[in-house]
Amino acid sequence: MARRSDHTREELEKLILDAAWAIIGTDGYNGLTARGIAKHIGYTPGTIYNLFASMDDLSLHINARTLDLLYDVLADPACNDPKKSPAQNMKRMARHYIRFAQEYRPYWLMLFSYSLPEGRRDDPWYQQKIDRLFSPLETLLCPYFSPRQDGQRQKTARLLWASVHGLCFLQETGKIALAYGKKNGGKAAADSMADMLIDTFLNGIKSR
Amino acid sequence: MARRSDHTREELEKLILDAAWAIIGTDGYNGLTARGIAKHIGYTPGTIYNLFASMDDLSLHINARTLDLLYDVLADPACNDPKKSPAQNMKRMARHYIRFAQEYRPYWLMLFSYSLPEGRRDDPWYQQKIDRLFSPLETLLCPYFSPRQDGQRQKTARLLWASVHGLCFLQETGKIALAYGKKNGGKAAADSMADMLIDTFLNGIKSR
DNA sequence: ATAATAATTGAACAATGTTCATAATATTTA
DNA sequence: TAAATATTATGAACATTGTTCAATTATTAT
Repeated sequence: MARRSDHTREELEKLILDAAWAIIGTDGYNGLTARGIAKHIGYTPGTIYNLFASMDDLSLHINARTLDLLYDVLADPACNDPKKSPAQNMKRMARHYIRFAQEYRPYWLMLFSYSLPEGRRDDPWYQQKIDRLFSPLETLLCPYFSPRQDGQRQKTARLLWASVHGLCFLQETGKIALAYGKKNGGKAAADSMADMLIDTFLNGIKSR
Repeated sequence: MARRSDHTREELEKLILDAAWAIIGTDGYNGLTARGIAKHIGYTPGTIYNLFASMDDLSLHINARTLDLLYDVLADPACNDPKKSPAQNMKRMARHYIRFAQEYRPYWLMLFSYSLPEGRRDDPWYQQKIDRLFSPLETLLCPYFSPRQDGQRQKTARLLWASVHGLCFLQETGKIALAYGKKNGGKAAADSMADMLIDTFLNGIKSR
């Protein structure tokens, strides 16, 4: 058959991405297959390749969705409350990140799993979604730097971001046990460590 | 055929792991296939399943090798030089870690890639290899904590470890650009950030 | 109506992990 | 030594995977 015009090209693209999103949520990103998506939306595998160059390309679009969601979480005004200290806001932001990784676990894992498209990853539209992830944290760091020290501030933001991500990653993948001793082996480990990191690090900045 | 007794069971096991190691070094861990290993050692795919329960099981043994190598790098006496300050030793240790991730990139990526055996990952012999990764850093932190604060010291070690790992991970996978602006986009970003992290963090501990 | 265009199909291909009856070789027993 | 037994390598088979593409069909333009 052909041109069933059940859906426009854009609708079909969204249909595919929605199906993929649902499958990942259920079966993890390893459970994502072209045939699975096709069956889910009542089409055949070949159709998917009409709209996406490859499964990797499709994965990139899924990751873009995840990045958008993550940005919304980090840019939440609750993490930039003028009535609270920068440290408090940063801690809240860190908790938001850690909670995001838990709630959207399969998507977050997919985002950071290797074996994804090396090629199109540096498309400007994708890279832009990544770069802006740091900006909420950069804003919170303003009180600690003069306007001349923009470079330092950006560097610090990326440093703190990567550190919290490292904590979160080790906890969430479970590849390396963050928890020490017997107790506190649960989800709280990364939260508590992020707090400690932020307090100590900001303390170190102030007394420089 | 059968029981060619060209090799003992142990020899064959080593033969397979060596071949797998070589293949990963060349083609990355996605290029690792049962048939590829078999061809490499002059056997057939079935043989591999005589010695390893699955490809995941085999991957776990590869990861164990990587963990051993990584431990040796972190436990290098050069990172515990009594003539140098703890900060200097820590910076060197961080650089060792970052350099390891670069030199042994495919193995290091494999170690932290998801989709690996969930089941056997918490075998004691494997978990032990992971736990000891922190001990060199714990040692370096001794001057900052009283013997009563062992828990705090361990927590701090894991925190710093995860942070450096986070820096390294983002740089090495390239998923999130650590480099800010145009220049310094190369390998030095993680090094420089690790230095800053260690200086600032230790500074924060001292003035607590 | 007829022709042109576009989209959907589904069969095909190569490659994957994994299983298992079969064949071939050691080892043990008689 | 000969036969019985235990072990192990084999390779064909199965179910999946991503991906391609000629054929088919529905829509649009003439």
